[in-house]
Amino acid sequence: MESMTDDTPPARTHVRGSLDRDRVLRGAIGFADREGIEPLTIRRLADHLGVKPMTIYHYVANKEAIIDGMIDLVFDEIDRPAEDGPWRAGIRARASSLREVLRRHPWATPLMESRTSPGAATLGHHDAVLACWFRSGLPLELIAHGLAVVDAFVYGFALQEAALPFGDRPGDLTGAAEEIVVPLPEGEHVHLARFTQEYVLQPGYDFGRSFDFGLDLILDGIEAAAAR
Amino acid sequence: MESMTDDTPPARTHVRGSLDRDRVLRGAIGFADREGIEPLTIRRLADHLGVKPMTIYHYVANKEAIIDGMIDLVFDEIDRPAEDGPWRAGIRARASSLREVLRRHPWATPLMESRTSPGAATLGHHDAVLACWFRSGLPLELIAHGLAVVDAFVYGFALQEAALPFGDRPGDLTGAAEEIVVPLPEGEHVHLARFTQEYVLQPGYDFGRSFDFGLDLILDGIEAAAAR
DNA sequence: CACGCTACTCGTACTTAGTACGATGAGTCA
DNA sequence: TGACTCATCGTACTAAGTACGAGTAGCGTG
Repeated sequence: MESMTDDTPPARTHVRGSLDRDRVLRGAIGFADREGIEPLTIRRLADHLGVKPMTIYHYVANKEAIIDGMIDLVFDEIDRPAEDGPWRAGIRARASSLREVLRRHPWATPLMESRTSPGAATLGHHDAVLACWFRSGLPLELIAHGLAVVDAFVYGFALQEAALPFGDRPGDLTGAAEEIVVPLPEGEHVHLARFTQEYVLQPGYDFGRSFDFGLDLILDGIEAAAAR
Repeated sequence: MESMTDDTPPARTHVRGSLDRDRVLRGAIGFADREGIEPLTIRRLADHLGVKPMTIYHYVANKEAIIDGMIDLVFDEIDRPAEDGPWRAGIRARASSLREVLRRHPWATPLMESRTSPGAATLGHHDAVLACWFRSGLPLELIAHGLAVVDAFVYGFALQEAALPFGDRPGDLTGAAEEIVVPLPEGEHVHLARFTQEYVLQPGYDFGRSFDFGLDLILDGIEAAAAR
């Protein structure tokens, strides 16, 4: 029932036109989202795309170019600040969007700012963010600080969120946290144990709540510094 | 003058006792500091240590264990908050120390919080930090937020610092920044170009100045939240 | 309709990396 | 001195990135 046209070559997949650069990059992102970026190899990506490894090289120069392209697509997912409206709302919304995007693509966080040769979406994004900061009318030095501090906070928060032992849903980490804390030597790490027991393992715990707290704290601080 | 004892085997290095687990890990850290963590391979590390690849496996189970050990040594470099004195000073000093350590070991930043099976220094460090937070007497929820926000900021800042195109010394990035900004399409990325010209490329520019600004801003915010 | 061109696709193979397995040989202690 | 131990390493297997060039499908042209 399946060995009719199957004579000489193993299995003429060869579905011409099933691939292009965009499908390669989105396939790679989808793979990395599910498996992580270390397991992302050309060979596995090829399987994932239903194609042989070398076919991929028709669309990208090498693996580095794939990573570059993936990061540029991730930047494209981030909502840019509106071109009008109050600056604080724009910066805030963009920061929240960045955090959500990094939650969807945890592998991306350490790479976002470390790529040389940024893509068009990356540059466009940064330009739009800077435009919003400029609209604030804050002194240039304060803008630079605000930019650095907000981005540092969001990236660092994403880094920590990516390290949480559960996938996404809060409340499910009871097992994971216990696995780490329980085998600790008796009497050592008292504070670690206490914090885990009294806070992390409480019902309704959600690490993510600290995000809004921190973001508003920082924006408040910048406005306060401007008023001074 | 050098082929006296050099007869049958190529070059009996074989200096027994020249190696132990600590030397492997410190050698790996030194290598990663200079070359980055991607170029760190067992073979290159072996060369760096004057030994053959498989010798390393006498001291560590595999490459993952090397990374684990490296990260634990990095945690050990961070000054822990003193066991007495005001909590804010303790948290502040530890945050600054963490940033300095991450500047020495830029490759470590994305790995610090993402290792399963943390080592003794890692656990001890976190315990000491928590002890300092507990001493503040702040409500538990505020402690959790403060912990998350300060660490997010420091890690995120380190991530950005690691991405700066120059090694360490500020002021030297004129060339690098221009290489990125100059080839931009004319008229696009206006704000990016403006920010680079009017701020980044100014003499005396130092990205690191935003660190103290942000850290104090966050600590101020936490104290303000506590007073409320 | 046949032919040849072009754009994809892939087979093969080379290099580098992690590491399993077992041999070798240097000290050491009886 | 001889046997034992254990640090060191040779060899080799698997996996990954990718260079090189061959095969082929489908299209446009005569």
